[in-house]
Amino acid sequence: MLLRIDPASSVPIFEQLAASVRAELARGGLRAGERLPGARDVAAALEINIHTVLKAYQSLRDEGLVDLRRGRGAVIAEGAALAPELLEAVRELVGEARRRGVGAGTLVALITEEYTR
Amino acid sequence: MLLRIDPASSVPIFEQLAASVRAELARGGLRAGERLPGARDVAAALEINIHTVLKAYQSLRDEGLVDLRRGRGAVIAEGAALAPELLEAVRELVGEARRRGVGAGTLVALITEEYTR
DNA sequence: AAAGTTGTGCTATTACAAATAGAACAATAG
DNA sequence: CTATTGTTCTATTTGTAATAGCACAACTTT
Repeated sequence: MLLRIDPASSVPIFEQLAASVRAELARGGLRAGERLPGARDVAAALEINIHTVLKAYQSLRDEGLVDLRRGRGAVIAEGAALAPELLEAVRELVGEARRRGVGAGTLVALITEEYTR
Repeated sequence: MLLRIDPASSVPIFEQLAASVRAELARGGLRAGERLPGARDVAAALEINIHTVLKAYQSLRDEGLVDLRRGRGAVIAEGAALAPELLEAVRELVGEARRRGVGAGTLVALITEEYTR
């Protein structure tokens, strides 16, 4: 299954779903035009509510990563490919932070702080 | 004021407070032994509840960034300095993401995704 | 054209976290 | 001793996540 969730995590389910799509996108496992599984299927497979899945899809749409159309489903948007270099940079940064004992919260705080400058 | 918040943000206030301290720490504007403003003062200045401020301070304590003692207040912990290399890496990553039109949300999602692997 | 699929929109409920409020308390500083 | 400052407790309000069910609109398939 492309979409994964960890029910024990404190991260909202819809965020986890969106994150797994982003990660797959960054890895090159998804390309423009490809279709994501229908919200009803995902909801049934993961035993969650369809609205939760749709909320994840709508987040991805708001980011411009997928197109949503009734009858057709969720399709990876044109130009939605995340650069592998970016993913590589993320891996390095996380590794660096781990080695220094810097937690995820701290790292995210630094990122958002830098972003809003 | 060292601690800043954006009441309009969806990020919890206590998270924003902690983030601003982390950022100041990363910039070198705070050093071990320095004292953060008392929770009651911060609460009054920002017109928020003292418990919200204390929750931020306690988060920072849980990360080992500050020491909390009654009567004395919140003091930057020994060895709390964040490595400049890490900050540099963050700057580069954010710049890279910006150039590619990757939003803060996506970037944060990639980071947390990589962290929980 | 008809039938089936899929996202959209709506109301409603439950569960949980954030933030607020007020009070009493314990440890430290002066 | 007194003032300061974080700790702990109970309680309430508010907002978001997640669930549930239904009707509907747009698109695809036959």
